[in-house]
Amino acid sequence: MSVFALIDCNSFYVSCERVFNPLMEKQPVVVLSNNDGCVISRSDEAKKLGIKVGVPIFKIQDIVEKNKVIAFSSNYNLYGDFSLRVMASLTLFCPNIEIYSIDEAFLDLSTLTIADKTAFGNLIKTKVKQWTGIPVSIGIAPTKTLAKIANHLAKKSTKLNGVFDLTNPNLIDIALERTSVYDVWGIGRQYGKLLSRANIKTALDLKNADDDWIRKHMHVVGLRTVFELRGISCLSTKDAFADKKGICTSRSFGKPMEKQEDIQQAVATFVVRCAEKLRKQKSAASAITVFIMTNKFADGPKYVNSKTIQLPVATNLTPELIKYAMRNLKAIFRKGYKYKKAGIIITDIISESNIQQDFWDHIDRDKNKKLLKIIDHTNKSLGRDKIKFAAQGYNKKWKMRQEHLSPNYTTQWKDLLIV
DNA sequence: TCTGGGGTCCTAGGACCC
DNA sequence: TCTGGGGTCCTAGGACCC
Repeated sequence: MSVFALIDCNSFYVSCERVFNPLMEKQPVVVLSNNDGCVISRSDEAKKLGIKVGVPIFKIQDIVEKNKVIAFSSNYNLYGDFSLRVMASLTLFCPNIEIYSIDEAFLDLSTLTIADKTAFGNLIKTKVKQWTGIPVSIGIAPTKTLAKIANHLAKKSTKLNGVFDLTNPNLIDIALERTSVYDVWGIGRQYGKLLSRANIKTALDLKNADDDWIRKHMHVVGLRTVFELRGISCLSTKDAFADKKGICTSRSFGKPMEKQEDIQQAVATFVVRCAEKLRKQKSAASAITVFIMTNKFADGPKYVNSKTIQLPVATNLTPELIKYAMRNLKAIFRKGYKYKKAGIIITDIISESNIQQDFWDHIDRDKNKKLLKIIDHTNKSLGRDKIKFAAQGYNKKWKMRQEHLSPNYTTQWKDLLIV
């Protein structure tokens, strides 16, 4: 029988911020999205105040002030580094690991002999906290979907103390009955509504649902979820380092931008980021999309547009990609709008070693490749954008609002904590 | 004043082939 | 009543995840 453990960090971003600020342990803390827009991570104290995930911070200003809620800007350098530490710790307990997201990982325990799974979970929990400072919750079950539910219950229950072993078949139906169908992994808003209308309200109802009905309305993906609830494992462990099939870099601007020149600089910077990611996984792309949009919430004229171009030769060379992106931007840019967001999407990704040459290609790709290798290396050791492309400009007018940014305690010498 | 930024997988349907 | 029967490839759109 298969056995999976899902390890999920509790309020991950908030927990990262708290590691170096232990005085905040009992205080309500939230972390904001890019541009200090929405709440994306909350401490238990903040959850108790009724602060919902996704709510724009300016809409809850009174709650924040009245309860002295501490807010942080997103610091992905910090969270990324803590994530690496947590995942490295988990690998010591089970090498068969799937890193599912920045704060979650599945361990495939099927081949391990573990007498007491709850004790094993508690050991992991204690050691990860001791080594990294991050609190985690653990759910153990025969399938990934059940492990998710076990994890959810472990988080909610005070009795379980953060670890729940749901491999006992007698417990499964009881657990499913207490789980809303909306809380099942793979059931989002739309399917949740659909199932509710069909009087399928709990995870147990879903487990006992009619296969043909599920197949018809939710296709094979939905049926897989149902099978998983029945203890039949349909989702195997995936390779966490598989190459990405699409790469996107986009940002909202700190303030609305009107001039084409300013947006060009932002877009060029997004291309630089995309190309870096592309080269990192040793891939090349054959299509590039540029999109721009005005603020969808504000009054005033609105405009959204995008353009995709197919490249004659798949590439990961930044200068070439910038050239195509600028051409696309020029085609869709309209004067007289206040732009709020722009982005680059790179698709049709293939391996660098499989690039099909073009007989009439006039770019010296070897020379460019050598140059970019040096630039990547320099920027990696000296800091992002130490060497940058002229198209990126110098005065980052579009820069994000980040008014509550914490130091990079673990990745910058100058931010090292002094005790 | 202020509303995030990444991803994946699947299906239906159209265009085409013999 | 009957209208051939197999395929492939591509794209848009919809669902989901964190």
